[in-house]
Amino acid sequence: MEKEAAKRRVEQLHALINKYNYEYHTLDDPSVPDSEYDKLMKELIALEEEHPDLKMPDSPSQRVGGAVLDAFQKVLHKTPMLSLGNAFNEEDLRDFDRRVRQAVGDVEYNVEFKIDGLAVSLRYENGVFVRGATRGDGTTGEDITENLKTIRNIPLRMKRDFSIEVRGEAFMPKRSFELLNQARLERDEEPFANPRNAAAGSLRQLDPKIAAKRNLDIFVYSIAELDEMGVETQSQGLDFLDELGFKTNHERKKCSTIEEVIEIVEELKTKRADLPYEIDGIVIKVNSLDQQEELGFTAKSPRWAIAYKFPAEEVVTTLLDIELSVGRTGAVTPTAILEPVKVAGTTVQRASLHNEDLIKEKDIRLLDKVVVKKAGDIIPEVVNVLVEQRTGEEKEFNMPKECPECGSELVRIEGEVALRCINPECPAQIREGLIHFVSRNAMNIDGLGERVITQLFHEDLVHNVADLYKLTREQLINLERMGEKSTDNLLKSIEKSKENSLERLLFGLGIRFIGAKAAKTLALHFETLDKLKKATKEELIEVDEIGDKMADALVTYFEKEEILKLLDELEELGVNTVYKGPKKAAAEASDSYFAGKTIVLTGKLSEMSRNDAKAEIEALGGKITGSVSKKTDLVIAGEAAGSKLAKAEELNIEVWDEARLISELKK
DNA sequence: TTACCTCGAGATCA
DNA sequence: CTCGAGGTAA
Repeated sequence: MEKEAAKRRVEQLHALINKYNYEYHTLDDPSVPDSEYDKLMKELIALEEEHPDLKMPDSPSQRVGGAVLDAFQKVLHKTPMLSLGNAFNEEDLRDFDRRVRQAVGDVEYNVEFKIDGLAVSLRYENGVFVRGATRGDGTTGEDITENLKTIRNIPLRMKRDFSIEVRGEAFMPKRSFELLNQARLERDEEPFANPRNAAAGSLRQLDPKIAAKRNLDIFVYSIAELDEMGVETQSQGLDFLDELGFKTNHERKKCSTIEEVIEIVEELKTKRADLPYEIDGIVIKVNSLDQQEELGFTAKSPRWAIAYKFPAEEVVTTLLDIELSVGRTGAVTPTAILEPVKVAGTTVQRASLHNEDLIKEKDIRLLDKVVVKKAGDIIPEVVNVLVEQRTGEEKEFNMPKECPECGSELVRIEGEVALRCINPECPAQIREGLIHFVSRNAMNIDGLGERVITQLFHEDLVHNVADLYKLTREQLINLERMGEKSTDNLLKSIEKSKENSLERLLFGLGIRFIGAKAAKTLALHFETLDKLKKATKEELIEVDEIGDKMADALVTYFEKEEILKLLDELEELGVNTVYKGPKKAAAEASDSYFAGKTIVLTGKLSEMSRNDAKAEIEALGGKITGSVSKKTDLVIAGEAAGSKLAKAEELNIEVWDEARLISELKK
């Protein structure tokens, strides 16, 4: 076909296919038979093959699955993808309502289904879908764009040319799940355990053609930058998403009191079994975006929303045994070994019993019939014992007096529930310590998992973390299941870990009370391991967020002769001991007006987005916090600022409008 | 805690 | 081809 004609036809095909697709999948109201759709799609693919330059990034042909990837890339979320707080009963809902009303006064709620799938974010640039990602740890997820493109309800081009990030829940409808498993059984393949796992598995395929065949679906529920879209409430936001061509869930209701919310929750609950997709709860959101903003966030979730979780399924099984394991800190933890049983879509055979007290309190005995559920639908838990079903065969369980790994006496430190092995030479502790050292948030040494560490330890090749850096190619290649490739990869990642910034090393050392967060704080403050080693308790306590306990633990740790020797050894082996992250640097030293000040943003900004304002102020050394207190130095009030402005006036805190902020930022 | 995908190792067969 | 480790998700 001649070029110009081909181009026109391709454009026409885009429009037609997109229209039919939208009608079929999003509106559920097709105007042409499937065969027509298939015919057009075939024609489009053929044309694109003939004229590759006509293949647009938003071409509907991508629905059938693009190129095979060799790995998923990391994606940084523009705004973090947080999880929601949970409510398990009416009481929790009323508490939530009380907290909300205390902070912002009268509210309206929007009640929505909580779809049981995987959270994804979808990035659009100038109206075109450019990147889709999993939630990951909330900050960084995986790029699954190609797989998401195969979901027909995700518009490849929105109806308006915005650049936005929307959030939604990808899932597999119950019907698709059943058909898929039926087909798998016929092909003698293992069926998937439940629709959620099937959906997650499909989206983690490197070949998008497989994902394309899985009939996934999505409900979209938010835009990260809603306030910049002229939308004022969550429910308007959902309508707006509909207008943009997304599929939202239409089972949603606005409520003005918590009693009404509870009523709606009860009503929605009854629909659960009849829905064509699985839900694991109901989400209640403060409807007004201004009020949402005012409520803000805790460290891990928004204060303006809560997820009502359905009561967890409970199942009876037999407790076969209690297994003991010794952790990195020497704590001995009992784990229940259960007769395998299906709970909430998966098979459960182990459940942590946490400590001796819990076993005593619930009077758990070996061979007891126990009730098991999955707390938060993930972690298995022994709820209680069916005492009335005892046969007399059951045996009481007593924690051992000696460490199951090294035989030394276990102690129970006052005020603690855990029994501890305090032998510093205990092999279990050393092994666990090594595993922790190489783990992802610590030194992040790829290819060095639990199994390899255990082998190295047993082969007497590694006794402490410094030994890891002395391993040779010959030693590694002779291990079980280690070939050329694995060995080279491992050596490379060990080498790479030498360059890690100080906080990773600090966290990896496993000093008591020093988690990832404290390690970062210390690294940032002291900058070198040397300075930290020499810090006195007083100096440590002075650091923000480092308290008495952490300071003591650090001092005790760095007093030990063998520890100092180990650290010197690491340094000699080439392990970096200085902080490499972004410096608080420029910020605090900056002579900007904002430097060192604690600032609160409230109300709607019109010229710049809240995120940009935050970033710019922080770059100049200001600290943005969520609520006004007497520690606040300055409040920036946009339009329609609410209680935070009132509070600022009450406390006599300086208040600026947006114009003043912008002029100061320009300096 | 379990399920799923991907990879490399090593066994087995050609 | 099967196994198991490692990573990720809820």
